[in-house]
Amino acid sequence: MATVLLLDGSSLTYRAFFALPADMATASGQVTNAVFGFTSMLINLLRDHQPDAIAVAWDRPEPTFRHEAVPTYKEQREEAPDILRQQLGLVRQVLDALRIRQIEVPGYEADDIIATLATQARDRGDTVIIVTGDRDTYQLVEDPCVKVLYNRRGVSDYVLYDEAGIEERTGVHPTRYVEYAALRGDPSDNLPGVPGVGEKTAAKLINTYGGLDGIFEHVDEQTPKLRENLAAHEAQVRTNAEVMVLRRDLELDTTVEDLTRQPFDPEEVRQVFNFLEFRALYDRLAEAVGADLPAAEPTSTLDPVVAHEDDTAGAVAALEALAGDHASPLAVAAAWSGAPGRSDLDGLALVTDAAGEGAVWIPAGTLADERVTAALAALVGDGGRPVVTHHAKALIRGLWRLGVDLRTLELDTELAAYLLDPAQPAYPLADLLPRYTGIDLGAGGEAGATAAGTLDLDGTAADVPADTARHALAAAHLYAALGDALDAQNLRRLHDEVERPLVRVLARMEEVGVGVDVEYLRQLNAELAGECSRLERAIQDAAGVEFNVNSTPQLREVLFDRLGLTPQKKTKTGFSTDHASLEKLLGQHPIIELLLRYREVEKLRSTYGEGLAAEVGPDGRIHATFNQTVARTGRLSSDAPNLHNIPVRTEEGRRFRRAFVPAPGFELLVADYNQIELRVIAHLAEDPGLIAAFESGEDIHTATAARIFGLAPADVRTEHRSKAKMVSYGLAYGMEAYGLGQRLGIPTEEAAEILGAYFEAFPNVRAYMERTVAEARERGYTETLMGRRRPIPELSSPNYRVRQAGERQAMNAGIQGLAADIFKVALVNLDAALEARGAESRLILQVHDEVILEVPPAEHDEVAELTRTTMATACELRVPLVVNLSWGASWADAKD
DNA sequence: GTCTTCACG
DNA sequence: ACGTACGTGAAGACT
Repeated sequence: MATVLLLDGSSLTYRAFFALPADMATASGQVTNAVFGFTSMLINLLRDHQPDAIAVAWDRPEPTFRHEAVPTYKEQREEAPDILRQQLGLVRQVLDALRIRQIEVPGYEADDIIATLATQARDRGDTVIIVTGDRDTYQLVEDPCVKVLYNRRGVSDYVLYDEAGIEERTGVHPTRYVEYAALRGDPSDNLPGVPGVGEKTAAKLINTYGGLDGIFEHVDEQTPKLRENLAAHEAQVRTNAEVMVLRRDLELDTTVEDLTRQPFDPEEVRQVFNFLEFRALYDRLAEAVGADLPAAEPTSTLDPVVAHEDDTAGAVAALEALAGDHASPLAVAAAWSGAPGRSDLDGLALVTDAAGEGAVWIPAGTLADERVTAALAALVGDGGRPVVTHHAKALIRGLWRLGVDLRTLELDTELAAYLLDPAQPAYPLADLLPRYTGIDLGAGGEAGATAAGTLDLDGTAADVPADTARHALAAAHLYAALGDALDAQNLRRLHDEVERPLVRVLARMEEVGVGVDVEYLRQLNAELAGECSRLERAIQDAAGVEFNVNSTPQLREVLFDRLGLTPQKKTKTGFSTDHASLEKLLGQHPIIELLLRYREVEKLRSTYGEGLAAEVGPDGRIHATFNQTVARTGRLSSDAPNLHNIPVRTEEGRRFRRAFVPAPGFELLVADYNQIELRVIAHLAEDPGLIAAFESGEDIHTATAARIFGLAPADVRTEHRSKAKMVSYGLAYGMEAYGLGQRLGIPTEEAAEILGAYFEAFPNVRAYMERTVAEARERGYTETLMGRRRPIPELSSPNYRVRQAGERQAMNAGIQGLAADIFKVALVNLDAALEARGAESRLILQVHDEVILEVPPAEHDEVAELTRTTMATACELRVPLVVNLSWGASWADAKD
């Protein structure tokens, strides 16, 4: 007696897709959540049931005989999302590789195929297990031969039904299931049942009267309401019953005999699983089928043979040998004495190509020799060998310190990985290498984790030369794979023309740093510290208890328990004490005013006073890091310290900008884009009203307010303008009426009216937002004008809230992303223009849409003009890009 | 390491 | 009925 497994491929793949996050993807960007889920289910089935025969049945896209009988059949059903459909071919590949028969018949559903095969198998006396997420097959259950393994949800929540099981679940015997379902109706097939008849009533009626005929013969015995409903819907129910019966007599060119499991080609299976990056599944498959499968991947790890060049002559000879014509770029990795890019090099590893046997290691001591740096400069300076490296910005800075200017960067593996998938929290080589090449990095952690020569107290000191060489070799291996992936996703231009040249620009800004008036910062700090402690005492007096004012839990207790104030809103862990909540309590207790003031001053003191002072280097300047691979929209970020959030909105906070000063003999030039995100919206949406407003050159918020409120621009009052401004800003974030109302302090209804008026005045903006979300949902990612991608798996989440958040991200990504792209182009072009003129002026800071330069007086006019023109022409939009310039002796007093 | 709060575009 | 504006980084408290 054979065990036959019959799977409904369509329904199981559908379940798998919605059960797993759609951010699961291969290195080349192919989403695999549905294939993964289905394959995982399949392996579990093979393991748990060890079937003798197995088949997978598929629905067909064209209409079936059921559509002919009932024109509205399945009419409401949404089409499968694109990112699911893209995966069906991969599921088929998996099944083909495993030699599992797949059957589909035009005009019929997977269930009909299953019914036909199950009936044949039953007649042979086989044991049939039907695996599906579709309840229609309940009618096929028959002791002792046919059971249904029903997938309730997800990939592992199954229940196995025999006749008793079906009766327990539905209340009726499988032979009566169709009539029961016909009464109850099936919303997912768009087959309405009898109103007021749910599962319980349907089962009761069936069991009392033995079936539909009996029920309709005895409608008189029902309550008036039910009687009326039954009578009115008899035709519908009869049709339902007809349509719901599964066809057991399809003419298939496959018989049960043909479903007997066949041996598969292990190498083919390995290749398919390897392509899909299903390493763990592959191991589980091997276990489930008890077969000796070939190793999942070449188990190779990188193990370079390292030549230590500790003397000048050897190092120079080695570097000269690396120069010249080679098919592949030179791979370079650095070891650091401290933070990469911010400290000195401990040594360099160089590998000529991925196949190369040898790696060259040159320690810091040898690198210090002029003859060595000269050889290095010849190797990677202008006209030198193309270089592939990971995190080039740090390497560039390290080499500058040796007097070597790396001019031949070909590919930055970190940057490439970021462009391919900007959602990763980080891009360590140890992750990228197996992901994109299937090779393991091998022993050792990050190069330079332990400085060479450090005492090895706990026996874990890394072999720095070997680890660094491993990293160089990893970059060499990744070069081709990442390059192919960039090409496949049209990201090559973005990498080559924007991101790669930007690396040097950012490296220069980090290296130059920004001047700080340390004495001024110290005074400011002392003043703030004094006010903080005065306020702290006053708050404790007002509370009547000593507590840590910085502790949210303690403050909660004081405000809401001890003082009995009314909580305004909740956070995950308790009542909120944030600014908005405290503000609502103003006037109820004197402590509130003190707290608001304390928070303000304490923030300035700790984050900016203490924080900035701690980052001033020995040269009296701050050298922040500008991260190019962090923000998911394509923006830059800044840390250690973050120079993107220096206070500006209050006069008091703005005082910190006084501390940022030019080098002696220079002035600061601040250039920022006027309304770049709104201009980007106008361009992308092609909204005539918004474009006209920008072309007119008048104040955009006034112009917008005039159109929203139907006023002449001269009649626009401050309130109108600020409301219009808030709408415009909120727009780029997908804000709704509720949020607008909150921020404007007006009722949601009034906010909804304003929002409605906005979209009426600028109808293309709404259309753009809707188009953007729809496109992102189709493709699974958004794309900016310059091709920058951002996957948004949230868009196919079953959770409404998550999905909505995804929609807002999708709306914002194209806008913030394009603004970021434009800004990056401007930075690259501006830096190049300054260099081309041999200007002394230099970029020192950037803040999303603002760039700050140090300019010697002699270059004042020239650089102002150059900056304005370069920024304004970074990208041609349907609206002009307007640049504001201002000058000053500090960041604070840069004014026109 | 997570949570809350708050600074910026 | 539910939640409600995108993207960052830092400090401080608490687990």
